[in-house]
Amino acid sequence: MAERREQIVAAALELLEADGREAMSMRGIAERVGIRAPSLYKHFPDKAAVELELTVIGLTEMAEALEAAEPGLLSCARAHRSFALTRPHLYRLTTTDPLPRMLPEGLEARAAGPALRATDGRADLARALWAFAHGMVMLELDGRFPTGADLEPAWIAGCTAFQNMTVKED
Amino acid sequence: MAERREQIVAAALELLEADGREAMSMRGIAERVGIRAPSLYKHFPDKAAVELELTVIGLTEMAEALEAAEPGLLSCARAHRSFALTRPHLYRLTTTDPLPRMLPEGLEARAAGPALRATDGRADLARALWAFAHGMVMLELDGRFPTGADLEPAWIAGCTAFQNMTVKED
DNA sequence: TGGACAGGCTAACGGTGTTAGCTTATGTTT
DNA sequence: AAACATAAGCTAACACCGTTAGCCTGTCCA
Repeated sequence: MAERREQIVAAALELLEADGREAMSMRGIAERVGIRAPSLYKHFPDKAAVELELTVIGLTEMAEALEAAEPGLLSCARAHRSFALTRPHLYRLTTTDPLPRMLPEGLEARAAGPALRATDGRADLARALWAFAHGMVMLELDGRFPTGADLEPAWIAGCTAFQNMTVKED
Repeated sequence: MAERREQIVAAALELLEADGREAMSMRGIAERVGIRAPSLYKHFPDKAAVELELTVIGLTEMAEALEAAEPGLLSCARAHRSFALTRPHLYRLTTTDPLPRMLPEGLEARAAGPALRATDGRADLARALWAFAHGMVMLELDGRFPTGADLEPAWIAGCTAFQNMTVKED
């Protein structure tokens, strides 16, 4: 039972990462598992419940990636970007969803931890930094920057701006 | 002919703003115009073409909102947020799409103008600022901040950080 | 008078998430 | 051992989606 659930989540993740969110259909997931779509509902109440599992995975791995980064605001931002560009579909799903309030206890806090640390525990700065990184990544993923634009200066400018804040008002 | 096109776009916009993107179906648009869905294809090649018109509207009105803001980085950011919260579905569509490259000449540049002006013409800073504002707005729209959290300090912190950059390296 | 064409229509295709209802195997209880 | 409960599969179907094919009717121009 629990094993089937994991198979289903694994199949969904594969489809998501391979071909994006709209390729992740219930029928597609079922086929990959070797059953028919309606049988999925013996294990999950609906598709959103499957996606919630993916959100948990994405948030967890994102947190791990950020925690593995060297200390410092710029490294944290780079890790953020690197994760998002490496696994764009998972990042989008994780990040862009209505955010169901049924996440495992402390997961959100864990994912937010590195940003908080990078800003010396200042919550408002941490949120601003997170928003900056998230915005940069989303705009890049959505192709909103001029094609071929070098985004490195923008990342550095932003990180420097926030960095200055942490040393300034200490 | 052109009139019908405008009716269709108007109907699509109404549906979008009233009930969100998934409420904006071709059949729903058609019903609002008083015709059947297949007839829409006499005026637009596909749904994406209708959405492109909405993107143009959204981008234009966004630009107007930003241009109407008082000069200064914080005012610009506030105008950005205000627009997005007032018309969340339009903002999402405008902003989150693959961004077709068939926009009217100069529209993108116009929308980006205010941010550029607020950062004294520094492109990298303007992009970083834009990303910050966009990230803040998207996280808020997606309910990613703790419910009831006061976001004002985060906006001020971010804007101050970028503001400091413009006076510093002058 | 005829022809072109714009702009409506219905019917239909293949896709989506999902539900109802049936079957079958497993395992537990009497 | 017999009976029943449950888990977990199945097919058929529903209502929706974007979209296409093909038909019909009115208007306008040669």
